[in-house]
Amino acid sequence: MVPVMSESPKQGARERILEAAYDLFSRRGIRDVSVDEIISRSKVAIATFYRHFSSKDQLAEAFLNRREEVWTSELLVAEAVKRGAAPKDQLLAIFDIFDEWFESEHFEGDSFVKVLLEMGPEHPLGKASINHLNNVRAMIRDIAERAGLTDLDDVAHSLQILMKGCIITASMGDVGAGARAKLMAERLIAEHTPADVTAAGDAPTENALAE
Amino acid sequence: MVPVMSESPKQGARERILEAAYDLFSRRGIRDVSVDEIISRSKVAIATFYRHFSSKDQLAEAFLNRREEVWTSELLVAEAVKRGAAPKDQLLAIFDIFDEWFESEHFEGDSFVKVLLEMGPEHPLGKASINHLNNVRAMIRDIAERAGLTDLDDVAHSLQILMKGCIITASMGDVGAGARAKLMAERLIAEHTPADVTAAGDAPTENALAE
DNA sequence: TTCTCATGAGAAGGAGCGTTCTCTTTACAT
DNA sequence: ATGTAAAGAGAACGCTCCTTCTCATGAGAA
Repeated sequence: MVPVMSESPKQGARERILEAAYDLFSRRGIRDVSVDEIISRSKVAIATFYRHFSSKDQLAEAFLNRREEVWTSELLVAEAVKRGAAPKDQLLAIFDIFDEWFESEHFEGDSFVKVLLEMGPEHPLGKASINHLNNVRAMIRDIAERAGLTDLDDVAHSLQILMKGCIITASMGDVGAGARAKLMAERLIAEHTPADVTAAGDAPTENALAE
Repeated sequence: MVPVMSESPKQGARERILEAAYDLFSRRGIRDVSVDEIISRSKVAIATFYRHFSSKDQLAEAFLNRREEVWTSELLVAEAVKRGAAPKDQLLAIFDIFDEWFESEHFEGDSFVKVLLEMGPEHPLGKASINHLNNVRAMIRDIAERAGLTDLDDVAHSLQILMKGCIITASMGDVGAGARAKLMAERLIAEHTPADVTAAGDAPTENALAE
């Protein structure tokens, strides 16, 4: 029935649409991209488009979901975990990843923030964006918890201020935004590291059973 | 010739247009607001509109200029200077002002950031927004200079990260964003306060020649 | 009053957009 | 070969939007 389309050059229509939408939406937002542009990029007939997605907004919703999978989970969180040995280093690695992202050719800014500001917090897509942004913060909070920090909610919210702030200022041309935010993150983390009774160590009541 | 229209209930057409545009643009961005909506709000004929502004984009440009006058200069910087005795307190007062702004009924978010993300950095309005954002940072830098802080450019950029970051997260619903950013700003300022030879300093090998 | 100029009211042009519809073509399963 | 379901091509509808144009109204200056 359904043709096998792993990742061959000729993909299924739905996948081609989603890829084109990902490219265009992440760079330019939702409103600035027309359905015509998406179907011509994905080489799909207009009727085929509406057979797979009931509306442009629903495609935008699918885009936001994929954005969380691809960008938040794989490119950011998984990469940060891979780079840092200790959870604290993982949190700081986020800003290194940002720095490289800022300098790369396809720095498109924060899609969730862009869509939220574009559509407003009442629009379904704005609400969806807030949801995704909350998910990002939840993942950050998880790492902070593994790092043994105090006031987890506060730390997660504060780190998100630094993350969003440096993405915005990078969009305005601040090339040092990532490094600056990282410094502030280091101070934040130090401030929320519980005092250690034992000595020059860091974490309390060392977790003997690592991993 | 020109009728005297100070601030009476019946203002000139141009002023009425600008006021309506300020209200609508600052809350919803540029694209989401139609010319029809502006003229009906300002009770002006469509022909009158185009006699005063050659295009919607030019009105948007005038809006951004007014936004800097009214919001950045008067509501933010002047208010911060009024609240703080010492320049350092003035810098921190910014986040108190933000906090009250977040809770007020007309928290519309950062217009410059909104327009920048909406139009992109290549569009004239996006470029204008970046200009205004740079002006904001310049004003912050001035206060930091009067506070005698070190690394003025770095401090100004870092404070802007905190400002933009907490505005964004406040837009997503973080009610404590202002307080959190203020705490990080305090740490930042402390870190850039030149060591005082007279007292219990903290940093190592302090740069004696501050400023 | 008469002249002048800003404003008002509204129609219309011209373009773009999201969406629906009809008809044809392709490709695979039986 | 035949049947079936997906995909392609393209026209068209209805709507919104920015902008221009025409003509009437009103208030102040001479």
